Amino acid sequence: MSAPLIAILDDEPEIRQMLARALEDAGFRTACFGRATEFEAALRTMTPDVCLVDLGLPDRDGLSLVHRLALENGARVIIVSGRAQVHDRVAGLELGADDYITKPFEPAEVVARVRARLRGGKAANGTTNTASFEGRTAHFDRYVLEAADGAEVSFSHAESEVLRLFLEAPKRLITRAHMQEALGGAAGESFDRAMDVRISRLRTKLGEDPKNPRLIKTIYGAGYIFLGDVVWR
Amino acid sequence: MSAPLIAILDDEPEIRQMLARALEDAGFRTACFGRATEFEAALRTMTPDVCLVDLGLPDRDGLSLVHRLALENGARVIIVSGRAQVHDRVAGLELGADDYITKPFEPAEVVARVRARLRGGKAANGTTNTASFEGRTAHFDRYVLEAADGAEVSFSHAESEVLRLFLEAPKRLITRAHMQEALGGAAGESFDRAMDVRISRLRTKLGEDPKNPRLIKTIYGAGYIFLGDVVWR
DNA sequence: AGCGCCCGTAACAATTCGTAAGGATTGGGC
DNA sequence: GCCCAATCCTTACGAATTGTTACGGGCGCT
Repeated sequence: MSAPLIAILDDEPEIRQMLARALEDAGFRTACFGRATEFEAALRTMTPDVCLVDLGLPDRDGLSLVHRLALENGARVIIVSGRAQVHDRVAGLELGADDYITKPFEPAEVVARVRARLRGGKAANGTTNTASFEGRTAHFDRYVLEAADGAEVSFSHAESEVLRLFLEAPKRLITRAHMQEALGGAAGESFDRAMDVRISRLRTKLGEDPKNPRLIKTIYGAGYIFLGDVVWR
Repeated sequence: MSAPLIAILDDEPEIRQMLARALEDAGFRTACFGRATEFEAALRTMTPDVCLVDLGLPDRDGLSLVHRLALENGARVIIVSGRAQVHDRVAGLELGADDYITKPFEPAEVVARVRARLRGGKAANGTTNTASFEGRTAHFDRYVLEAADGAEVSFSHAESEVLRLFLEAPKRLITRAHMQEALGGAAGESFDRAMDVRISRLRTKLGEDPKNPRLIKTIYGAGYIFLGDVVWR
């Protein structure tokens, strides 16, 4: 499991550099962008864990980008903006941002807030290895999936990896690139078919209707998304 | 499903009252405490979804309380403090707080930040991802369009991008250039035909009459405009 | 009316995804 | 070492989604 990836989107190079420096010193990987279009293009092959976005972008309205990010991509979004009015902050947060930092800022605080968002995202505590969703319960320690009626189906290690990836980020888009990275596969050429097979097998074990899957939805050209409320215990 | 419960812990009665008032106006339930001991006693019989805690408490060190809350209880913790130094904020966040608000604050921003924490929380569902218009309802999480009579039609990712663009800016002109930019296409020459096709397919799924579209109207030489009242939920 | 230009959409092509079938790899038991 | 079972990858082909082309019709202007 590699270090969390933090995306930085700001049109001022000095700010990008300052943020990247601080975050990398804290042990994160970073990816910097100066324009919204570059950033959106990169999102096709990359899934950052947290996005730091400036609202004053030259080529796109920052707020609508935030809305799209929070809604569709589902990454944690922190707005870093010069607009310091209360109504600016409220608007940004209501649109789906997870935090709002006003310029000027201290790099140390940004790092702390990024950490706080990462905490909230995943199944925080170290020893939670049981997750319930839609009447089912997955026991990752025993590799067993318990159905609503109590019937138990065992799943393999490869299936467990995929399922855990989904359950740790429910209702968020997971790109194929992110999957490959998380599941340790070097970007092989025909490796992407293997991914499909894993998803397919997992779907049948979850009892999905192949024609109309309700839990694991595929987004053509982008990746997958797991719907359904998840509770870790 | 009842309203989320917000616990307020502050030794100043005016602040407690201001926060409780704002949060209740926003539809939350609140529970107020002036001392840490009272609060800890109440935690035996109640599980708040978000805790707002002041650091300057008379009878206990606020930071250690925050640490315990974040670790054991698993609740979301927002520190509301008069200590505004960067190192105070960093320390609070590192100890497990999910947010840090400095006094003086605006009640509206507190409410927005509470909402953001509920969003990011355990199984809490995400932001607004459902929009209703003219008897229809679009569920962007499930990629399903629900007609007035309850019939469901699924729409694809490309269609969802276009539809969302319209629903986010109803009754306003959307130029083709803006669309291309928002949908990530480099301005190819024949790319604009692809856009037409997307619109066309979306129109048929919306049940539009091709001769006389009522929802997605095309402005000759300029772009498109979405008529119809939209409500996001 | 006549002439460009813009738009709608049917038909086709390219890309991406789902999954059944077979083979490679691993690990355990004898 | 040998066999068997389980797991997982690879291959192959069909299905779904999306971009592209081609052509017809509508709009505005003279």
